Amino acid sequence: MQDGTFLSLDYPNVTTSKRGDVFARNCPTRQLLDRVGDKWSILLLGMLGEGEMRFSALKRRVDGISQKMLAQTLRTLERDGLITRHVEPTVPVSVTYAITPLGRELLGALQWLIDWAETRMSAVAQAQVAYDLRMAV
Amino acid sequence: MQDGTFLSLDYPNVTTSKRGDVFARNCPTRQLLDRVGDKWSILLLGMLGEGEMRFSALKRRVDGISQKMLAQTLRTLERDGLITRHVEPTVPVSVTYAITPLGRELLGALQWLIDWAETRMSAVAQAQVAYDLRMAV
DNA sequence: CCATCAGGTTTCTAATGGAAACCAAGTGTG
DNA sequence: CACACTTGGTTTCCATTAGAAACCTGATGG
Repeated sequence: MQDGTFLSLDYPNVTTSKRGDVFARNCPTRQLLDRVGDKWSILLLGMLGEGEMRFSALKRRVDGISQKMLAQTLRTLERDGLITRHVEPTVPVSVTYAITPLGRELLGALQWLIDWAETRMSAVAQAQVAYDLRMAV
Repeated sequence: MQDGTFLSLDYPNVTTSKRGDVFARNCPTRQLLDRVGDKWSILLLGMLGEGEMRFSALKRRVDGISQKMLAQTLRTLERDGLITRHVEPTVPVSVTYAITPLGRELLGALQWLIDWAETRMSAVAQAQVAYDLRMAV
């Protein structure tokens, strides 16, 4: 990875940018981060990776998510083609969400992140303690 | 990935949790997402992955970051042991940030995400257009 | 004596997130 | 008939956060 390939200074009014301009506003990675860079998107995608699930089940099982953020995030994920929404006209209506192949691809890429967290977050916690001690002097 | 291993309902007052409880508040992945789940952390880590860099250089090259968020995010990353901060007592003072081995590990895991974005964000964009057309009817 | 540099911090405002209330449609209950 | 209850949301309101811009520090050159 060299300087000129991974970076760019100004990158105005571009919707498709060449590989590697990760720090410019309109590069694919920035678009991804602006969209699913939040924890609820990632957690919901992970959840639906286990199998389709209804709104209320998602709400129960993704610890701490508000109904508003759940609805909002699901709609964004659906719009992005990462999940599908299926309405069954029962009474009361039941709505099922499922991951798409595209979503599953993304989840695959996220799995490395999850694995890293599982094994290395303890090191991060340690680093925090050390930092706080240094700064408390 | 099965139901009981990846999930958990309530997970109160736990700082170390067993592998896989990705949706509980105190699992490692949630901790990671709460911390470096924001785009600035990821972008700065990616930037410093290319080599050490000074505050002003980071500000110039990470498109759109404010000075406040830059300072704030760098301090969090330093506290987490993902980057280091070195002050050279020149005049004016020059401060250099560099990635740590731990940070580089995390960056490695993030690379899969970046790669996915580079190749598949166009599919996401397409899905958006299709969704907006469906909904406009 | 003032402007300039890097590397921040402070201040103020705009946008966002979360909690809780509300809603719609249909069904069961007294 | 009136009322409560279900799911899957939306709305409202308030607290937190992000961002823009001004300010600060300390030495140095004009």
